[in-house]
Amino acid sequence: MIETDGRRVRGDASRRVVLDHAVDIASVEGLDGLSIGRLADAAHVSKSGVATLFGSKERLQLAAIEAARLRFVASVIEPARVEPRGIRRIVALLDGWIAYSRDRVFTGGCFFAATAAEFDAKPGSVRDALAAALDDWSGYLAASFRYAVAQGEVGADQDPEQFAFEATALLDAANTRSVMGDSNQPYVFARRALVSRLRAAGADAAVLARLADVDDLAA
Amino acid sequence: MIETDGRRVRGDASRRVVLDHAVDIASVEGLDGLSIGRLADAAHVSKSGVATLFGSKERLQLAAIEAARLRFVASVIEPARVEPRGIRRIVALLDGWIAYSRDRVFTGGCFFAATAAEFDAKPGSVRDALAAALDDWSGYLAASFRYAVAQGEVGADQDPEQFAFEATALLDAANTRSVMGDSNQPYVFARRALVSRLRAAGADAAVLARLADVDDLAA
DNA sequence: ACACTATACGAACGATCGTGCGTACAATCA
DNA sequence: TGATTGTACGCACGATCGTTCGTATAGTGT
Repeated sequence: MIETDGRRVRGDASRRVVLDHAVDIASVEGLDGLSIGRLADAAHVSKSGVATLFGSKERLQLAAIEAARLRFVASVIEPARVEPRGIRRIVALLDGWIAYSRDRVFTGGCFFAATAAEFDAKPGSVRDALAAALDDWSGYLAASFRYAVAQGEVGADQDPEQFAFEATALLDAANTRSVMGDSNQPYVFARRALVSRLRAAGADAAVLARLADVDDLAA
Repeated sequence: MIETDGRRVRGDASRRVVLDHAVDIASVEGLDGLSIGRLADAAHVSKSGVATLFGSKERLQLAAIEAARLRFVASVIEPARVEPRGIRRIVALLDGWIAYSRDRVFTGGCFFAATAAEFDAKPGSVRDALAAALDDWSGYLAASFRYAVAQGEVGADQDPEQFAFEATALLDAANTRSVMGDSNQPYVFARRALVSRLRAAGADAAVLARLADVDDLAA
C-alpha cells in the first residue's frame, strides 16, 4: 500500500502542499471561487503544474474535499477517541467541534459548512462527495448517541438521528454566525443549547461540564 | 414618494424583472456565481442593459439582497402578522418559514442561507447587507419571543436571543439538508425540535399543533 | 424649440478562467 | 541502454468575466 515510486512520492508531496492551500482558500472563497491560477500563486507552483497534478478542476475540488476531510478527522474525530464511547465521546466531539470552528482550523471557518451551502443546489459528483462527508459526520454522531441510548446514558425514547440533526444544526449555525460577525458569542449560544438538549435527554450533569464550561469569550 | 417620471418607472419595472431572475439564480449559484451575462440571457435583455440598470456588479448584488428581502417578507413575515403577537405569531413564523423553504420560494432554497455561507468570510458591503438582513429576521423572532415572555406565554427564565439562535439554526439546517438531499425529512426533524423546544420553554401545547402537524412528507 | 436625463443596445476592452500542447527532467523498468 | 511514465513548466487557446464607450430612443424640463 505504501508508495515506493519516487515520482509518485514526489507528486503526492506536491499534491499535499497544494491541497493544504486549496482547502483554506475554498473555506473562504468556496470550491468554485477556488481558481487554479490563484491556487498556483498561493502554493508557489505554476498554473499548469496544478493542472497536471489534478487533471481537471472537478478532480481538484474532489481532492480538496478529501483533504479537508482528513484535516477535520485529525482535528475533531481523533482527539475525541480518547474518550469512551457513548455520552462522554459525544461531549468531546461537540466540544472539539466548537474549538475546531473557533480556532479557525480552516481560514474561513468550517470547510464543509461553507461548501455545502455552495453546492447543495448543484447536482454532480462534488455535491455527492460533500453529502457523503457530511453524512459520515452526522452518522458518527448518531451512532455514538445510539450507543449512549443502549448503555442507558440517555433516555430510551431518544432518536439518534433527531439528535444528530439538532446538534449539527447548532454547530453549523454557531460557525456561520461567528465567522460572519467576527464574534465568539454564537459558540456560547450553541453550548447552552447543546447542554440543555443533552440534559433533557437524560444525560448526567457531571459529564456535560466540559461542554457547559464557557471559555470562548475569554479566549 | 411615488415615482412619476416615465423613464424611471420604466427603469424600475426593468430592474424588478431582472432582479426577479437574479435572486433565483443567486439562490443556486451564489451572488458571485451570478454573472451579468447569464442574468441578461435569463431575463431576455442585453448584457449592457443590465450593466446600465445597476452600474456595477456589487450594486447588482446589493439590489438582489434587497429584492430577496422583499420576497422573504411577503412570503414569511406578512402572512404571520395575521396571528396575534407572542407565541401564536412565533408558531406562524416558524411554520411559514418551513413552507417557504419547502416550497422553494427561491429556486435553490433559502436565498439567505445560500449567500450568507458564501459571504460570511468575505468582508465588504455585500456581507454587511446580508448580516443586516439576517439580524432583522433573527431580531424579529427574538422580539416576538420577548413579548411572549412578557405575556407569560413562556417561562420568565427564557432568553429571547438564545431562542432565536436555536430556531434559526434548526430552520437553516433543515433548508440546507433538504436541498442537498432532495428530501423533506429534514423539515420533520426541525418541526420536532422546535415543538420540543417551545414546550420546554413552557408554551401551551395547543398553540403548537400547527407546528407539530407534519404534512411535509405527504406533500 | 432645445438641452438634458434615463433607459437600452452593440461592440469592444483587458483580465482571468479552465484546458491542451510541447518540452524538459527525473525515476522506473525492460 | 532505451523506452516509458510522472512531474513540472512556459505558452497559447477559446470562452467568459465585469466594465466602458458610442449611439439611439423616449421622456422631462426650460
